[in-house]
Amino acid sequence: MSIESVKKHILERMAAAGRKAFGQAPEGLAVVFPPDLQLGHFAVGCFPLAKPLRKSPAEIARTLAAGIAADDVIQAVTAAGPYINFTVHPKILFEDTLAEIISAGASYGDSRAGESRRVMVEYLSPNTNKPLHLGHLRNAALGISVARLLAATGHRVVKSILINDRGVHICKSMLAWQRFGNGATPQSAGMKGDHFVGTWYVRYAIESEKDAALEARVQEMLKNWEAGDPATLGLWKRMNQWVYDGFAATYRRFGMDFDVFYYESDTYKLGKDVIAEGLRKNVFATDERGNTVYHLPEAQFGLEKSGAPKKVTVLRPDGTSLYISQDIGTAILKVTQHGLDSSVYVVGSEQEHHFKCLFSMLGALGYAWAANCYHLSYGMVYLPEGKMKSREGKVVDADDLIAGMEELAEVEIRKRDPERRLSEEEIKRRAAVIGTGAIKYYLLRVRPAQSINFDPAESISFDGFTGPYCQYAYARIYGILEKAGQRGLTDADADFARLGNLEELLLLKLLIQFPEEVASAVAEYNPSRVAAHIFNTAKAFNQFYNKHAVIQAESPAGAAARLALIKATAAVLKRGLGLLGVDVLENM
RNA sequence: GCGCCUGUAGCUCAGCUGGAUAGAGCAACGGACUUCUAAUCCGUAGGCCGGGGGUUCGAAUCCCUCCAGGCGCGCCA
Repeated sequence: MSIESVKKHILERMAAAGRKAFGQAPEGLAVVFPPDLQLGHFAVGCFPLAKPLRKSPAEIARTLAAGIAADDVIQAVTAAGPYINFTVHPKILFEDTLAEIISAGASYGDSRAGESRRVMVEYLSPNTNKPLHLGHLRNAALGISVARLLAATGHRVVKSILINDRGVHICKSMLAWQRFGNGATPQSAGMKGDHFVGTWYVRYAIESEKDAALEARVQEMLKNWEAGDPATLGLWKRMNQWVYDGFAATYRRFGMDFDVFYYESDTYKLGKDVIAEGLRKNVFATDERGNTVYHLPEAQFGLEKSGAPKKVTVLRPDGTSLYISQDIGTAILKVTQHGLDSSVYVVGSEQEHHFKCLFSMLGALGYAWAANCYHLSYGMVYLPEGKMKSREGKVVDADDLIAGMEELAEVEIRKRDPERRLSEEEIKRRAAVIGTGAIKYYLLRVRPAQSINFDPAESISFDGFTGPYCQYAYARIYGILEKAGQRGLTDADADFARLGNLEELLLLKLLIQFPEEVASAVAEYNPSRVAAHIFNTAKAFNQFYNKHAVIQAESPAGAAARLALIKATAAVLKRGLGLLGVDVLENM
């Protein structure tokens, strides 16, 4: 019997009791889990009946509870204040639910809620003048997870990246390399390409302090680039390729992947046609200074102090474009190229206003899909000393952080392998799964809107509310299943009537709730829902593990039932972590 | 000045579409490995849920207001 059927059965019995006691069937009741499973397996609050029956919820609960007798589903009924608590026969509770989870396996919790709608998730948007930093990793972790969550709920997902590969900041590293590089390459310097280029960006900052004339040289270089000067373009391509080679390694290491790469050098001229058309249709206007502007609707944006509408410039008087003009063009390009129903932009909260303006304009231009666009805004990552802003020089380098975490994981792995049975390759593989998993989990366990105070000591911990903790629970289950297999034990012939202790009930409850949490996470674009739920599930398993034997259960039929329970738990842990972009290990 | 976000245990955070005694992790202290991996578990201690009003049978949750911090507010990205 499925949980839904059990709930339905409870409501039917409530209805029957209500008709008998009050002459009417109760309406609007919901079956929920009690806060403490010792109270019962399911509960119904009688609040909605108080008004129509003009009695207190507690009195109604007492009357109804007295009118419901035990049957082959319900074992016991008790009134507790305004609630009626139901205890259900364990066999009914566990049997079909565990069978369903085990048979669904990797797809448990999935749904078709997205109705195959096509959605693009854009994330990362790096600059090609320096390596990725911790802030990018938060962005990536969110993008990876949200893409997976959307796919799991029946959306067709296209992952994209917008690379800021042009502009003055790019020219700065180019100029510094040209002047001071003496033909050095990442190979000759023995550096990853993005780090190598980053050193020249830093070098520019140092040199320009001493020589104010460099600024003019950079502007000149930018002009040459825009004019298509072959030498400048050659240098630009060469240095960007170094960066891309470096980025590719980081993408791979962190599990980022993209179906579509957009380059600002391709997209920065987009939008002008649409803006011109919008001007004809009076979506845009020309202001007194010659700017093409968009008047922000008062209803959403309010007015200036003067009472004039707020506005945003979409084109300069000389016709050159701005960030938002390109974004208009790129948004439309995305939709036309990929037949999108919606777009998700994973971008920091400092750009909230920008995206509100962008979506408003797209709507005003007549694109119905604008209403489905979503800015997945996330808070800053702060360092103990201050903000994660590369301009201020204080950053945590992404590659360094990943390497550091993997090294720590490696130390722990070696500690657990005193007899040196593991190959170096296997140690590295495990270290990578644990290290990157720890980072992703650390970045995803809080709500996107919440800023993160990056505490180096806490972030490297593998204890408590962490990825490795969850991975460890999975590995433990795998160990038991493996040993059970060796002894010829399976979850067949399970007697589910033997389950039902508090630890087993809590575990089952969490397994049942997993699909709801996935649905909430998608609805809120909030992977932390899944992170928290998976942690709770791992913890519930560890509590169960410490108190009850599986293979050495009281009876073979009981062992089989517990095997089914932990098998289902493993499926949920793996799926949940997978939705966070975190892999699992069979052995840790 | 205006808008958005944040304020919950010593620290970091859940809970925010209103419901049973406000939860977790870390840190502190005390325990548990001859038995499926101790990267684990158990226990103790720790809260005017920023302040004040209001709505409600019921508020950390909704409304108003004040305080504190962050981000942003056309011709940067």
